[in-house]
Formats: sequence, structure tokens, C-alpha cells
Amino acid sequence: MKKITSNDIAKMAGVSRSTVSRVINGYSNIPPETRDKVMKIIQENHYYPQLSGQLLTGKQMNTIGFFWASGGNIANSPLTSSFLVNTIEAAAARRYLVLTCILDDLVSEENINNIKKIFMEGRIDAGVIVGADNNEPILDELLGLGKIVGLFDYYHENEDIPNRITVNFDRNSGEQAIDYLYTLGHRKIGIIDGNMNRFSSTQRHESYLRGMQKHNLPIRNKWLYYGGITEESGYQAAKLLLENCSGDYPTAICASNDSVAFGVYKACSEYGLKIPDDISVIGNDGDITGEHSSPPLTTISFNFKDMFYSLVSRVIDVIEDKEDVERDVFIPGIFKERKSCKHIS
Amino acid sequence: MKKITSNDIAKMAGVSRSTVSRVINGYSNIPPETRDKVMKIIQENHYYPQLSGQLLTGKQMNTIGFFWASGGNIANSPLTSSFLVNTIEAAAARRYLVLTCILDDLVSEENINNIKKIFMEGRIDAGVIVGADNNEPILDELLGLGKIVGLFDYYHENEDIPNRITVNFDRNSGEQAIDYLYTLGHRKIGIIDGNMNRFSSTQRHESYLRGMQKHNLPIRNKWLYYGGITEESGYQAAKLLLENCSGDYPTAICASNDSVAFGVYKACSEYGLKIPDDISVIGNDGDITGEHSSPPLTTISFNFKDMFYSLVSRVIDVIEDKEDVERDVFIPGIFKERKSCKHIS
DNA sequence: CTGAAAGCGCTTACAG
DNA sequence: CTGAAAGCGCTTACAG
Repeated sequence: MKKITSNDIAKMAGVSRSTVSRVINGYSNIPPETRDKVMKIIQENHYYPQLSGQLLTGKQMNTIGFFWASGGNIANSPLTSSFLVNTIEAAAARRYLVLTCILDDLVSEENINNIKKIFMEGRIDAGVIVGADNNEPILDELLGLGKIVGLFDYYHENEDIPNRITVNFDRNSGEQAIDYLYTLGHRKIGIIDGNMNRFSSTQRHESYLRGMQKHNLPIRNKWLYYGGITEESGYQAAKLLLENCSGDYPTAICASNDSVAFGVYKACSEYGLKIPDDISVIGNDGDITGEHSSPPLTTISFNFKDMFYSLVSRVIDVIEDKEDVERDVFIPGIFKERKSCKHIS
Repeated sequence: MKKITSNDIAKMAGVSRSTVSRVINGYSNIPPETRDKVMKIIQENHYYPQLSGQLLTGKQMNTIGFFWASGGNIANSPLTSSFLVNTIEAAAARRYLVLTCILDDLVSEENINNIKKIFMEGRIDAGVIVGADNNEPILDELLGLGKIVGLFDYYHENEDIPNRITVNFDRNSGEQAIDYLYTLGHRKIGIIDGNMNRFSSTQRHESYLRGMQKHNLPIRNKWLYYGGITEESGYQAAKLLLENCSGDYPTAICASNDSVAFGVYKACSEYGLKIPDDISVIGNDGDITGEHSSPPLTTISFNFKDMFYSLVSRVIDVIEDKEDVERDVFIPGIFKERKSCKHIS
């Protein structure tokens, strides 16, 4: 099956390639009869202009890259796999396609070469990167080369880089959690942080501390631990906390994200502590699994669909040279009261 | 930032474009000094050959398309979102990228045009389509136009189309389920089918019937219902079954897939029937959620990762003109005994 | 070992 | 309204 070109169509229709091209691209100055004649031949022959030719004459790819930049399996968590799907759907709404790439990190030479190649050889008009630490050199390199990159959970203060687009979690969700616990009567509050290489985790950490200070609550090292992004990491951290506070348990624990909160659940259950009767737990993210956990997890929830739509549509705005595109957007959290926190006297 | 071309590199290095191209493509007849000189300039300038130029000289895209062809949200189920991830990883192992596309159906004119365009304009070397019914005209059209398409859960007997690659579930899992239930002493067995537009569902249906006949078990209409692919559909079907059999309950129910089985769980619980004490349930698929359901679901499990690796690697074999590529592969199920079936006397 | 030339499939000024 | 020509960025015979 020999590939058919605009030349072939032109010959069959008895016109020039220029005219074929004009018909395909909807030029107005083509008489209807010519147009119909050419279109008929095009359809009969299932002719589609080849991307290769179009690209060379300046056409865009209409494709954005989605890079999952952080080890672990994107598929295992409904939350993280929704990131990809949201990206695909947000792009489709603007008639863009998505080239997907799963990388274990942004550090190995092979991965760096891969991602750079994909950007540089003109395969994509822009890229969305998820799961990057806040200081990966490859990001600056891409940006320095003029590539448009959209980042989820990434932010640098006081830097104005027009081709860098970000979407982030609102930075006050920690304080929100503390306020709520304070209202419920809690004064001894423990904190389990997330992965401190991620922007959101550092912000939540600081926000927790701000909340504690505001209410003059003591910040005790024995109630403060580093977790991570997985349930396991939260479990390990919570076990340490419960083990090392010699019975002087906090009455509530703030978890930097919902996975960590589920780890806290597990550790508490091993220590015979009932949630929320013996200890209250509050999460961050709003993972749907928290609706069905027992008890259902009180959390600060974020609309990830909105976050990715915001990110992707601004990235596409920049591709299309729109003016006044907002570079950095923070999405507010929504407090979801469920059953994991209890009023104490 | 003006885009730099091989011409620019050639000038800077004091050689011809031909030589630059030869260096990039690793031709052997280049003296090391020339090679190094050119490479240095290339790296200093972050030069990457543009895909647009390479494509025109016959280079492949090294990209396969992943089309999710069936309404509903791929992200909601860990099972279905793993399909995409498995495809991406299997492709990456062969140095292919994946262009993803989520379609609600393969029927609307817009979707058909979209998918056809992606294939025809040379954006992808082949496509993998998941969730297609067994008789979508667009599939035959694509195949007829010589496009390489990989299909999951799709099969036509007695047809030899070299550019159609399939991977399917082994067709005896229904019989396996019946055999097992028979061994446990069950004689009154109900069946809830899946989406009968899918190849696997029809095969499971027939396989159940074969199993019943083999053991001379009665196939009663009142114990036989159509479900679908969702938990909700299984729930509705099971409710009908329990409602309409006037108390003459089957002692066991076969569910065409695990989601349907969870729907059966829900319906049984509403009817006050305990699993497995009052009624046994056996699924199909091996969704990990079945490990944690209560009771854990006995099922015929399939290794979806293997299935997608098999599919993708054979698709790539065909792209690369390898010989003797197996067109149709059936992956055997693995019986997973958990806690949802009980021995009865 | 290496350069000049042709060609891949398009689109777009340019000229008429 | 429409065709001939130039050009986009590469690679690959061809010739030397």
C-alpha cells in the first residue's frame, strides 16, 4: 500500500498541489466546484496530510508531554493515576494530545537525556511534569532552553520565568487543620510531615507551625516526625511517635497527606488506640479512599481535576501565545469533616 | 531563541551537513577527530535533530497510540488505569513512547474522525485499542488501510489479518469456576454475565454453560442474568435474581468479572444473605480490591501486566517487521481461592 | 573520508 | 482563482 501524497490527489483531481493544500486548509478563495471535486478525491482515497510535511512548514504538534517524574507506581493509587487522566482530558478539551512518559526520577543520566530529547526534537509543544522535587537541575535547563513546562506542586518565590507555569495547593491547609483541632479542644497536637522535597510538604509543615504558634500551643519534637508520601512511611513515622513519647500521647495527629494518615491509622490500631476516641487524626488531599476508611478520614480536600485543568489550560495558553496568562495558581482546599476527629473537653 | 539546525552546526564545525548527520547517526567511517569536533559543537549548542526533518526521510515515530475506547472513567478503577501504565512501561522497554487518547466510544463521527486522523497522519506507528466492542466498523477500516492495531479482549475466529494483533483471556475460566463450585458440592448455580458486547463476556458465558452441562447441572433462566462491567450493573442484576427466584436461591453465583461480583456482594447483603455461609460467590479478573473485600473474593485471576506486555511487544514486533509474530495470544487464568466460596453438603 | 545534490510531503508567498 | 517555485530540516545515495 503505497502512501498517497498531496501530489497524487492533485493529479487525480486535475489541479495543483497548492490547490489541494488550500482545500484542506479551508482557504476561502476556492470555488465550491473545485473544492467539492478535490474533497471527493481526498475522501475516496482516505488521504490525510502527513504530519511530517506539515511540521516542516511550521505546524504545531498539538501535543503536550506528561512526565511522571517520581519513582513508584502511578497506577497503584487512584489519586495519582487520576492526574494523568485529568491531563489527557484537559488537553483533549483544547484539541491537544498527550504523550506520556513514566520516569523513575529526574536524576539519572538516561532519564535526563530522554526527557531533554523529547522536548528538544520537537515532539511536544510543552510538557507537564508531576512529582518533581523543587530543585531538579533538568527543570532549569529546560526552562533556560525556552521550553514551556507546567509543574504540579512546584513553586519558587520571587522568580519570574514566563515559560514556567505552576499549580499548587493553597499554603494554609496546615493552619486550617490546627484551627479545627483547636476548636475541638485539642491542645496536644502531633504532626507527621510528608516528603520534604516536595513544595507542598514544606508548606504544610510551616503552616502547621504557624497554626500552633497562633494558638500558643507547644511544638514538641517528640510529637513531630517526618513521614513521606506513602502509607508505609506514615505508619513508620507514627510508630516512632507513639513509641518515643513514653505514654504522653498527643490527643490529635495532623498528617501531611491522606496516605500518611492511613499509616497513622494502622500504627494507632497496633497501639490499641481507637480513632477518634483515643486520638484524632486529620489528613490532607481528599483522596476518595478516605471516604470509606474506618473511620472516614477528616481532611482538607483538593479538587485535583480543577488543578490539572488549570495547569494544562494555562500551559496551552502559553503555547498559543495568549496574553496575560497567570503563571502561578494556588488552589484552595476544602475542609471535609468526616469521622476521624473528636471533640474533647 | 532561533531554532538551530544541522546547517548551523555544520558551519560552526566547518564541515558539511552530511557529515553532521553522519556523526549523529553513528556512521562508522568518520575519523574520531571529526566526530569529536562535531559532537562538541552539537552539545555546546544543545542541538537535537528535529523530528520534522527526520520523519520526512523515513524515520519512524517510535510512538504507539493508546486508545481507551469505552465510556466511563479509566481513572476510577485501579484495574483499568493499570492498562495504560502497563502499556507505557511495555512500550518504554522497547524505547517507544505512548500517545494517549481517551474516547467515550468508537461510534460518534467525531471520535471516529479523531482516531482515524491520528493513525493516518503518521503520528503513531501503531495503536493499541482497549475497550472496543467486537464489531466496531472503524477497526476494520483501520485494518483495511494497513494500520497496525493491537486489541485487548477482542477476537475473531478464522480470520487472518496480519496487521491485527490481539491478546485475550483464556476462554475456559467459566468452566474452571463451575468445576470448583461443583467440587464444593454446589448444584444450584447462578450466573451473572458481563457486558455481552465484549469478547471475554461472551466467552465466559459459554464457558459457564459448558461447565454446567458437563456436570449435568440445570441451567435455569431465573438464575441467569445479564450484568455489565460495573459494580452497579452487577448489583442490579443480582437484585433481580434474588427478587425473582421466589426464595429458591442458588447456592452459588458466578460473576463474569470482579466488579460484578462486588455488586452481587452488595445485593446479597441487602437480602440478608451472608457470603459464603448462605451463598458462595466467585469472580473473574483478579482485581486487587478483591483481596481486601469482605469476604476476600475467590476468583480466576489474570496477569494484566503480562497481557499488555504481550500485546505491546508483539505490536512493536510487527512495526519492526519481525517474522513469525504470533497474532493472537490467550493468557491463562490463575485460580485464586480466597474466602467467598464454601463447601456445602 | 566527505561534500553537493536530490528528495521526503507539505505550505505559502509570489506572480499572473 | 490557481499554478510554479521556494523552502522547511533532515538523510542518503552518488561521486570523488
